[in-house]
Amino acid sequence: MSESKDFLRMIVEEDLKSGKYKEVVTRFPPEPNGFPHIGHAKSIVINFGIANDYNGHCNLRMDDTNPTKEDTKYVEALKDAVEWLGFQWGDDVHFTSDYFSKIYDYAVELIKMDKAYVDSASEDETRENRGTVKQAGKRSKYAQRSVEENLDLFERMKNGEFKDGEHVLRAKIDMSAANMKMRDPLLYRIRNVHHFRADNKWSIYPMYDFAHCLSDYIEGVSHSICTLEFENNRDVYNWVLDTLGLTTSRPYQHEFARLGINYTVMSKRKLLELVQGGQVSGWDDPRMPTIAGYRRRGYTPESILNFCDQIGIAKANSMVDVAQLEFCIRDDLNTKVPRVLAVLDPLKVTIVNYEGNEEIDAPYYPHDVPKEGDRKIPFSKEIYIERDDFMENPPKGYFRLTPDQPVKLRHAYIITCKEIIKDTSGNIIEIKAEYIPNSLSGSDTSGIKVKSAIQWVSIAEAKKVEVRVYDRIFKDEAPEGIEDINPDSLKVIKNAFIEPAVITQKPDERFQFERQGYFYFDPIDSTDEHPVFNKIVGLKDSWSKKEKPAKSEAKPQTKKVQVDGEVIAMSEKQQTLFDKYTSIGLNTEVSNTLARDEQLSSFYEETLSELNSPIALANIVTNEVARELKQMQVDELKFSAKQIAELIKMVDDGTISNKIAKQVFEEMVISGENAAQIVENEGLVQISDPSVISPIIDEIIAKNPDNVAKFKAGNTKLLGFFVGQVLKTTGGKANPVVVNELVAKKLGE
RNA sequence: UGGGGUAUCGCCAAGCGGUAAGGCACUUGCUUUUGGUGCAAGCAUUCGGGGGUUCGAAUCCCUCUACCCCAUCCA
Repeated sequence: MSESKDFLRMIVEEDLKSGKYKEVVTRFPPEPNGFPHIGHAKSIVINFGIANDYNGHCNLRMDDTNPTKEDTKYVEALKDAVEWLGFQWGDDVHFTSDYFSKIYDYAVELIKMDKAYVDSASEDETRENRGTVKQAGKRSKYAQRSVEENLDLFERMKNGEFKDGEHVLRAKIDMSAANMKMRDPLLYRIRNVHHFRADNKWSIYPMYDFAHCLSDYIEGVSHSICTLEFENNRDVYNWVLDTLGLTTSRPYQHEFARLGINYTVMSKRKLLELVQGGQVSGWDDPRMPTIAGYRRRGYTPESILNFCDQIGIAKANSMVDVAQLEFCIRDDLNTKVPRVLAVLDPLKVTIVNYEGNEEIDAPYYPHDVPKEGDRKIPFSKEIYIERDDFMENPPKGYFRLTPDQPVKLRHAYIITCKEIIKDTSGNIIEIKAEYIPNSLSGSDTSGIKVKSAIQWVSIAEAKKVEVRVYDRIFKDEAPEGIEDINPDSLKVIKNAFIEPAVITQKPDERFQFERQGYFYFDPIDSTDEHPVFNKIVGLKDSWSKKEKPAKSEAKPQTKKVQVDGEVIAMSEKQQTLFDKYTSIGLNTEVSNTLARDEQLSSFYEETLSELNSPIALANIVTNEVARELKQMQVDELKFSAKQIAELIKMVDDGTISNKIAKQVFEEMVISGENAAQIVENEGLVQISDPSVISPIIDEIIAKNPDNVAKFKAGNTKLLGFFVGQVLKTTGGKANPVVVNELVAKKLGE
């Protein structure tokens, strides 16, 4: 449990606390028209996670309102994903199609209320009439149809009497709404097609905006959580529910930012393109960001869950670094998985002074992983090592085998290079080496210090395996489409070698091939004769980083200069006000704010007639009153100009501090009580007497020796900390000016 | 006649008027027979810019800027 809660959980907690809902009910509502990706995982974790955290429940609902795109195979993929991630959806999977009858009835109700009509305009006409973002739309002429006619037409639509596109059902809202979604949104369209669950029962299908809110309502959902792009749809969501009077314990929609990860794409359309274009082997290709893909790649559910936890939930569009995901899988596998030796790019080494063979005991887990298990590794005269692990002319800092540098064979002996065999074109094809007999791991008495240990396999006993090494599927950090595809995202190694225990003992499905990375026994293409391993992720590699440092990203130190845009000029009337305000001593900023806002200026004038304190009044009006006026009209305010004047008077005569004035104001906003009354009720009179404040300061100083030391060491910011503490213990009543002085004095001693 | 959102370190992200959390990445040491792991330390005098209010502002007010979403009979 992290100490800070995300904004959704804060909303849920408030709603539970206020008694808005007895139980929190969420839902994960995908459309079954594609395989779920890691973005869905985020949504799953949010919805099921919140339900779990607050003892509620979460439904799995297939939003199957568009029969032309949906299919059972996707339903199965979705169920698999949720299950694999470890969540339970209760008795049944829900389907929006289960509610088609109820949704139909609600539509009939809307028609009866004259809040919906059958529109028979063509698709083009409808689009044209919708207007643009800057221009109001025009309502269709069919909107005038009588309730009876609408009822009749709608029923006949349902009965399949019309062809696709002949009519639609529309909500009657507002064709000139600023929110385009509210311009008489479509509720139903005709689709004379087969639905994968409802068969041919329906000729009309509800649109998202109509079906979703009602499905949520029918299921008793309390918090309908979706992604940011539905923000505009929220108005329709609320309109439908409110208009139908479905207001008791109804759901509310909340939006969060969808997940983006760099070097991949997350839209179903683009993913489908990759599948259909043959760029990948399928939805479960290990390079795909689908759940099926990660699963096939070898990712664990725990790692995905952990990733979702780490990235948090917020409303800012963001792009998470894939390194964060890679960290999660490494972190998970590190403590779980056996280590074995495998050679991907073999270089033959003949140990000239070794004869016969032996079996070496080796633990599966390193000293820092508290797991038991070991195996025997065959050792003999002829072995393979990784081609990278030998260099004839090594760079500085190279720790592995060279003509002059011995190396340890992991779990086995130290060897030294005696001779390099090359083919006619100069490629190294074999190393002749000698081993140090008394250097066996665990009983090494050779006294030779090596800089590293490398993996190896004995040629005679090693199993040949296929290894598939994956790189990011796109070369661009924010890929647009197939043109950004990384042509080298898949490397198939047919002739990799692995120690035999992996195949015969099968100690796990996932392994760490020492020094190389984590690998997964591919569950689909592997057979006993032909094992296939997928590389899940490499180990962190600080050597190759050092060797070829990523091009130094010279920090663009340029402080971004921002040009200010033009400010709209004031009208004559505003200008007159502005001049007046500056002349009575207000600064230009305050004068400007006041002059440009009619509500504010008239409110200000009113306070001014009550009290001659132009600056203080202007300040509270432009700052605090303005905030309230953002949310309501003047006549909705609970407090009057006169009350504000009274409040400021108390500040002016020193009864209360500015800080307290704000507190009193908050109270006034809610209760509408007079300032004097609030001050009296809560005993908010300011304390300015140093003899009262002093001991409090002493106490706080005594309690925070660390911060005192830091302050004395030069961290003057801490003055604010001490002042804050004093104000806190006095309930805000201490005169901050006095406190500041005293604290500074005492700390200066 | 436009509307709705969002901006805090290279990438995520807490923070809700009183000391700028945490994770990833990065950089140093130390440990290590995986150049892994672990441990320790270092990484934002400043919160998109500019003003204002306040003893005190990432937090309140004004203003500007940038980015995202909306004109599917998709969801």
